[in-house]
Amino acid sequence: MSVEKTATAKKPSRIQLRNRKKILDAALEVFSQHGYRGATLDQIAEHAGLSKPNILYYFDGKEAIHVTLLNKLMENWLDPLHEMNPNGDPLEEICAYVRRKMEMSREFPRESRLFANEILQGAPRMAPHLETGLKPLFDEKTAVIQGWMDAGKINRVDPRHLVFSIWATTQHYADFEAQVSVLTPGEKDIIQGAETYLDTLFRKLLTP
Amino acid sequence: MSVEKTATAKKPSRIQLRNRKKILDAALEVFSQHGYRGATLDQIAEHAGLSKPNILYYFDGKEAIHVTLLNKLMENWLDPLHEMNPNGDPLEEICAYVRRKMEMSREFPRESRLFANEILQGAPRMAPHLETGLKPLFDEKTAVIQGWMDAGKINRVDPRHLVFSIWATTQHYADFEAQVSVLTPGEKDIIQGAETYLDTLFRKLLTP
DNA sequence: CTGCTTTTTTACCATTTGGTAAAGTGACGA
DNA sequence: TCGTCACTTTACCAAATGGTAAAAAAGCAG
Repeated sequence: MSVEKTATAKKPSRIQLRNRKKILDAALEVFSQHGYRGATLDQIAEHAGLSKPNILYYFDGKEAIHVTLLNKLMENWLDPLHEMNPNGDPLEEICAYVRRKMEMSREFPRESRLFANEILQGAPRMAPHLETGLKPLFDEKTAVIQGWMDAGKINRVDPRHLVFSIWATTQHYADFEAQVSVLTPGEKDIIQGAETYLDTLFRKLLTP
Repeated sequence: MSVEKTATAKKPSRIQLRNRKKILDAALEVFSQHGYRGATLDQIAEHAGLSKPNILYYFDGKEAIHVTLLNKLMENWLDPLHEMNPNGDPLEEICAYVRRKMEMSREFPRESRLFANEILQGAPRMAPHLETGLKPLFDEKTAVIQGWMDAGKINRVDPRHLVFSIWATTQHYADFEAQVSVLTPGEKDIIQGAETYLDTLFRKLLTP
């Protein structure tokens, strides 16, 4: 039995905390680059600087590592949307949300790619999370946006497609980084330009 | 030696054409769903209705199949951008491009996911194609768009980010279909709504 | 130091997977 | 009808991979 299960009873030691963190960071690196099936425990072990059996001492298996990563990811992933304030100024709230999502792309590209990989393959290990975590928040926030439109605060468009387009445009710079870097060689901070562009894009869309 | 190499000398038979097509179609299905490393020859063989050794009779190996798919994909993928006419009406040309890309997402979602998978993993088998195929076309068309802006025909934004946002928003509906379908359950033709939304989005951006 | 627990290593194993050799089957022209 | 070439199957193999058992080493409380 791995440490994981006993950890519910006893509090994890310093060594456990350190090694579990090393493993998860290594796993994030490898999973985000090769996808679930493309990643191997040996790769993760090497990145973590631990032996393969040692990794299996801390986690119950490959899938358990992956699931743990996805669970931790979900929280951070939903945060920016959560912060959208129904009582704030509609246009500024939406533009601020775009900015926060853009920052996630810059700061956490590996997390973005891990998520993209999972969704691309049909979300086999994440479907429950989408239903119970993402869906309610999505419904809530699209309703808020719809309310803003009904009140005439912003231009009327389908709020769902608005959110989709925000996700698509912001995550693109992390998920398709390989393509972006080929097409904009030598560009120091392409993200900065993207932020400016996207601000213009959504501002013009939502201003009547 | 596989049929592939001798095929340069002799013209392929009817059986060869039929089986190679069956294999490529099966491979597209499997690769687009599991990524390169996640796909197995056995899966491809089963989908194709052929035995594994028989598949290796037609292709030199797993990688050869993948490369063949990517090569064929590149042509179709660049077509819609190619069709953008420098002498047409700027706004209509761009909106028509968006519509064509959207149609690709609806008609060829597997191809879109195959491409997305490859880029997500750093384009290991496609970097040359990006440089020699995509990059020149991208430079050419962004220059055309820049020209339109300089002539005052459309609003001034960074043409590169404009193109990125068109790609991101249109391919999102194919690549993230698993997520989209969870968030818009029972929606018959979400693509139709997306087309309307995106038309508004880019029209408002580019109209001064 | 000592005994006990936690952590790490060594040596394996069963399955999967990409790939091959060679025998067998079928089609088709001379 | 026969021989040749194109195609298909059967029976394999070596490497990679997820995982395990058990011994060895390292911490640590008393």
